[in-house]
Amino acid sequence: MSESKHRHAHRDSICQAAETDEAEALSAIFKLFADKTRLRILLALYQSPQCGCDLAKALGMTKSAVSHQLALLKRGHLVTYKKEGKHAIYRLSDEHVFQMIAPALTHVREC
Amino acid sequence: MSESKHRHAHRDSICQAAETDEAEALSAIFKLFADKTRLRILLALYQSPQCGCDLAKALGMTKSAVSHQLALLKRGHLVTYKKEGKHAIYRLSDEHVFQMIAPALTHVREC
DNA sequence: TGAACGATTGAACAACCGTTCAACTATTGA
DNA sequence: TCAATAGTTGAACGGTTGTTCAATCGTTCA
Repeated sequence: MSESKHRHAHRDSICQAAETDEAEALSAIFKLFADKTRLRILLALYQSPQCGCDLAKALGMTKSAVSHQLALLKRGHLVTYKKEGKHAIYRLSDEHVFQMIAPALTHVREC
Repeated sequence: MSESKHRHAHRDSICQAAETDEAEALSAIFKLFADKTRLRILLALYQSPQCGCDLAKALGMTKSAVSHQLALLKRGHLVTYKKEGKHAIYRLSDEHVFQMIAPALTHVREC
């Protein structure tokens, strides 16, 4: 109930987004989710904040590749990090990440 | 309240998605949203179902370019269509499209 | 029938993107 | 101090992708 009300409240807002500028900004966000590696990084950080080194091990990738992708995620404000000695501990920056992945997962599993 | 409960219920489900196969399928869905043109098509169809010809005019693109993108959206089960004479009327296939765009829009507007 | 229109398709091109590689900085601890 | 480890960066390579172009098919209506 409150879900459909919520959706209705956002309807005009979503329609406005069809205008070109906002569509560009929107697609930039989706691009960040549109890669297997970045998605696995986000999902790993969802389970627990961790350093780039552990991410690289967990995903079976080089530190360099992970670092490049983390830089993109940082720029898109999807992750934040703090330095702790040698390590840089990364974590998801907000709740939107879950809110975006959950419906996508539902869609995938229904197809 | 029920929102956070809902999210919690999906937590294990989301964590599972970190496994490589599902991450690939997930990223395939996000790729469909990760282009300005496709996003504008989806947003236009959200406002009202319409034929490829009208979409082309509304977006200032060739019929060919629109048709190529619609083919991708069809394959990803994001849109459906029915033939009506000369025209093919496209519409969004389900509610997930709104559910994916809304949180992305929130994120964009908060940055 | 034939012109006009909507739609689709495949090839080709340019632009974009993810990974690798090599070089580099910074911090730790022996 | 010096080796080892974590991390970043830029260039380069190869693969992917969005648009264009030309050709084609199907439907309408004059």
